[in-house]
Amino acid sequence: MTTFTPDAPARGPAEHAVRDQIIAAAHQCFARYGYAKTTVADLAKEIGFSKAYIYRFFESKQAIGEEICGSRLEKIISETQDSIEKGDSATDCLRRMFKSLTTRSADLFFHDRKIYDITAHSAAERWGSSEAYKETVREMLAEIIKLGRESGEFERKTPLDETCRAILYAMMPFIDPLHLERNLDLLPDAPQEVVSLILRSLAP
Amino acid sequence: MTTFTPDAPARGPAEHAVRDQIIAAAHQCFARYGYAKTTVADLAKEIGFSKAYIYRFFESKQAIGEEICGSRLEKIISETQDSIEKGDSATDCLRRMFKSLTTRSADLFFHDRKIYDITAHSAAERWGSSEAYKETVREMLAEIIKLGRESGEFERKTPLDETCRAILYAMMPFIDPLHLERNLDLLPDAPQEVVSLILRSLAP
DNA sequence: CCTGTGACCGATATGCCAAGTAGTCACCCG
DNA sequence: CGGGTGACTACTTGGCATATCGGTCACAGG
Repeated sequence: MTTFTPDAPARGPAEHAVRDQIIAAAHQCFARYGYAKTTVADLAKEIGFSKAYIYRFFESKQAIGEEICGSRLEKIISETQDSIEKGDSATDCLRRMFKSLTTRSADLFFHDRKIYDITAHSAAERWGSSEAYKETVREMLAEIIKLGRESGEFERKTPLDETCRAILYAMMPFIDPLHLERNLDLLPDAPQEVVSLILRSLAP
Repeated sequence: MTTFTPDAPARGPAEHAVRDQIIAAAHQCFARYGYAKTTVADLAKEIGFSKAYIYRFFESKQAIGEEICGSRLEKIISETQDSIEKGDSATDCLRRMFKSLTTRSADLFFHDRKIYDITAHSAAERWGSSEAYKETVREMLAEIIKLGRESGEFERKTPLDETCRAILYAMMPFIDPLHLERNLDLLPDAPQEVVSLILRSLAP
C-alpha cells in the first residue's frame, strides 16, 4: 500500500508532539466549522501557540487539510481492506470492496459532512491525498482481479491494466466523492447493479 | 422517441413568428454571452419588442433556456441515431452510439462552450430538457440491446431494465455533461475501454 | 378576440471599501 | 542551537447600499 503523505517537501520534524496537537485541533475545527471557515489563527489559538509556529510543521493550510483528508480516506481504505479479507472468492471480494467503498463514503457524507466536503474539495483540486486514495483503490482492485484470474473465476484475455481502468471509470460515479454527491439518490442499488455488470464482464 | 418539450404548461401559441424570433435571439445571445449574462430585456431589445411580450410565449427565462438546450441535445441525439443506423451489428451499434455521444458532447464543450454550459446547468438543475435527453438515450440503448438479444449477440438472462440502467451508470462519467467536464483528459480512450467492458458483460 | 406595453414589486446580483487571512521574516529567549 | 513569536505584506473576503433582473398586471389599440 502506498503511503498517503503527499510527496511535497514536508516541513519540520514528522514526529513531534506539537504537530500532533495541530492535527488534532485541525480535525476538530474542520469537522465543526469546515475547512474554509477555519483559519490558521484559529488552530494556533486552539493549541496555545502562535500562528507562525504552525508553519514550522506545515508548509501551508492546504497541507494540513491534506493530512486530515488523507487520514480519513485511509480509514475507509483499511475498513474496506478488512471487509475484503472476509470474502471467500474474488467475486465476493469485488462485491465487498465496492459495497464497502460506497457505503462508507455515503456514511461520511451523512455523518461527517464537513470532512466529506474536504474530500470532495481534495478530489476537485487533485490534492495528493485523493490521488493517493485513487491509487490505493486501483491497487486493491488489481489484487482482486489477479486473484480471480489465478483461481479461474475471471477471464484472462483482457490486459489487467485496461480491465482495472475500465472498472474504475465505470464505478467512478459512486466512488469519486465529487460524483457520489450527485448520485446519492441512486444508492444503494445502482452501484451494485454496476458491480454485477462488471462481474459479468469478468466471466471467463 | 419522446419529445423534448418539457411537460410544463406551455404559454401562448407553440407556432408563432415572434416565438421563433425569441428562440433565434436567445440562441445568439446565450451562445455569445452565456445564459446567466443574458437578460430577458436583452432578448426583448434584440427582437424589438418589450420584455413583457416575451412572457406571452415563455413562462420563464428558464423555459427559453430549456428550449435552446433541448434543441441542441436533440441534434446530438439525431446525429447519433444517424451513426447508429450505419452499424452492421448490435455490437457495432453500441460502439457507435457511445462514440458519437461522447465525441459530440466533447465537441460541444470545445466549440460552443457557452451552450455546453447551459447543458451542464440543465443537468445539475434537472431541467426537463436533460431529463428528456437521458430518457431518449435510455430508449436508444434499450433498442440496441433488444436487437443484440434477438440476433443472439448478447446474453438474455439479465433483466433488460437492469442491463440498461447499469450501462448508463457506467457510462455516466462520459455522457453526463456535469461529469464529462471533469473527465475531458480521459478522452477518447477511457469511454471506449468502458464500452469494451460493457460488451464483454453482454456476451452470451 | 389578439397584439403589445410601461409601471411596478420582490428577490438577487453588483460595486465598493474595510476587515480578515495566508504566509514570511527578523528576531527573541533559554 | 531548537523553540517560539509579533509585526508586516499581498491578497481575499464580508458586509452593505444600490442597481439590476425576473416576472406580473392592468390597460391600450385594433
